[in-house]
Amino acid sequence: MKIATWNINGVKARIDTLLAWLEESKPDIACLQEIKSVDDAFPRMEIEALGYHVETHGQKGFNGVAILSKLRFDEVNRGLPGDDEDEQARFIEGVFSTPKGVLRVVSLYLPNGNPISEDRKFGYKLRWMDRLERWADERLALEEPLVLAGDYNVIPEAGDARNIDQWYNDALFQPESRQALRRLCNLGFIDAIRTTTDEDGIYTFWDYQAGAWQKNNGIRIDHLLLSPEAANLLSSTSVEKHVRAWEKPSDHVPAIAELRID
DNA sequence: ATGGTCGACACTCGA
Repeated sequence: MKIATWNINGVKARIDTLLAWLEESKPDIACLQEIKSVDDAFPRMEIEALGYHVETHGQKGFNGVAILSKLRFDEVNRGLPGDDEDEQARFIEGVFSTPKGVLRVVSLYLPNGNPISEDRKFGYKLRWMDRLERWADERLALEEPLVLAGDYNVIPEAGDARNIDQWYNDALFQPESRQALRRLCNLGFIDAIRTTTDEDGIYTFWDYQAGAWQKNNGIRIDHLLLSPEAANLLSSTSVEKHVRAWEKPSDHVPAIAELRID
């Protein structure tokens, strides 16, 4: 069971790239972020033609998440609980039946949080992370395989950036952001991609600006957090870095966890 | 030190 997460940075601008990637990588479940589309405008037909079920939680202009799955959805939940005023589309959960029992997969797009001087940005990020921690704690009590996949907009450690010096004043590497991610992990999740190795570093995002890709000036901010029951099924992880070199690339690349589920 | 690049959308914001 191949589970992928990819911030696609606009599904309408990226549909050809998305279809090419689905045909090449063949994930069983793909979590997308930043679809930047309302549900009605999501290009579902082309994706369904490749054998995927499609569930979206979109909004106009920005944000928006989706899950594509070769398995039928038993249940879909949209929106992160804990704040009825929050209108931003950043969270969707799918529930599936597998030969190993139930599987829960979340596609999440955690707030960027910049600039850190603005409460409506950085404060919102930290409050969102607090809500995520509370939600995850409840779900862990179910003791089921659960994958929290997405763009977390948090650099866990200094080694998760090529040039950490340029991130010290950024919301992605603030002590509060990193601590909130650690608190979430310490509930009992494992950061699947963390175990991946590459002599050039493991990054999932390279900015479009200043030749970041050409200089391999990347950061690791897309994560798959696995509950203990999911971690026990983990067989391999990878980051599909080559996708960043394609025509009209997203600034993120797919990150993958494979679970031993037939 | 500065500006550099994208996508969506509507003359600017979010990243």
